[in-house]
Amino acid sequence: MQISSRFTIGIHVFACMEIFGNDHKITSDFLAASINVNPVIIRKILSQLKNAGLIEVARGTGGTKAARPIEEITFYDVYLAVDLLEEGELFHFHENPNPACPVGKNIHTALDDKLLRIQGAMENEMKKYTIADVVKDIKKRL
Amino acid sequence: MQISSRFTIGIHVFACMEIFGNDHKITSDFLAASINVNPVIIRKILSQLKNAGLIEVARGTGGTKAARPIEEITFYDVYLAVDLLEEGELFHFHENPNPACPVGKNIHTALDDKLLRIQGAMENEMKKYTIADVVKDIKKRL
DNA sequence: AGAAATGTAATCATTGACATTACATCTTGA
DNA sequence: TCAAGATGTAATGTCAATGATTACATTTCT
Repeated sequence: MQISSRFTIGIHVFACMEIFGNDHKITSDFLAASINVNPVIIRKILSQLKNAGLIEVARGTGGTKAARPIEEITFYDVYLAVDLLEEGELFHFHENPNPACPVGKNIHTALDDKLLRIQGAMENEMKKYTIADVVKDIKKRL
Repeated sequence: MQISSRFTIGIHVFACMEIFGNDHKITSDFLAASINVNPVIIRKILSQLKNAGLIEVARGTGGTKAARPIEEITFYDVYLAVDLLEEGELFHFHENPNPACPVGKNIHTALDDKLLRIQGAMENEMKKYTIADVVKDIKKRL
């Protein structure tokens, strides 16, 4: 299964805020036009980013901006905010291995540390990239 | 989104083959009893593992065994076999960013290298663990 | 031939993603 | 103060994937 497009949309949102923030008010309609998804989807994602403390959204008047310098917002921050995993676990374990079977009884504990390490490797790599890196790459291409 | 339980089931299958292979014929019904899922699901996963060249399945007579020494079968092999990703990409990119927007036009190329590195970090960690490691851990607990 | 398996198609329930409509609520400016 | 422009969010709908289940054709060995 793939990681939801909410993640790349979240990055896209920050890139727009940084690149257009001085000239435009960054509304959900504005973002929806650049990202090309429904504005309600954007508002849902903005809500998740806001709950994670990554952005500030102005009610009534409208518009949104980053709550911290974009050098300090990593891919992992965005991932955590928008792609909430059940109990934070990347791997979906089969639910009811047979406890009467020597393998079924022990498979979970035998696997857990390894699965955590794999998940950790991905998350650590995610922490290496910030919104600022993406914005820099986009500006290089303008 | 989580990685499908087919992955942990696939590992479980190998563990059963190794631990019970001398005493039992490893049929889909036998595996289904230990894993506690429907035998047809098991047969589907066995079919994927077979197509990947990881196991051999006996038609008619029944039973399955690893096609290679389990020291040489990594988590990544199993993952690739059972959790086929669309074009092999872990991240689902939003499909149609606006090409008339400077950000929309460039977001994909600005992100791709970083997303590949993140996916690569996960896959590399997966390559570090083999079925033999799991079997060893299970035997330790018996 | 018959028993025991695998291979696979068909159907179903459930879940999550994303789209869309609708409307309540908030804020500010005229 | 009220109308315009936004956000917040509930309700519905479509689509795809997972996993359960039934059914049956096919294969192999005895």
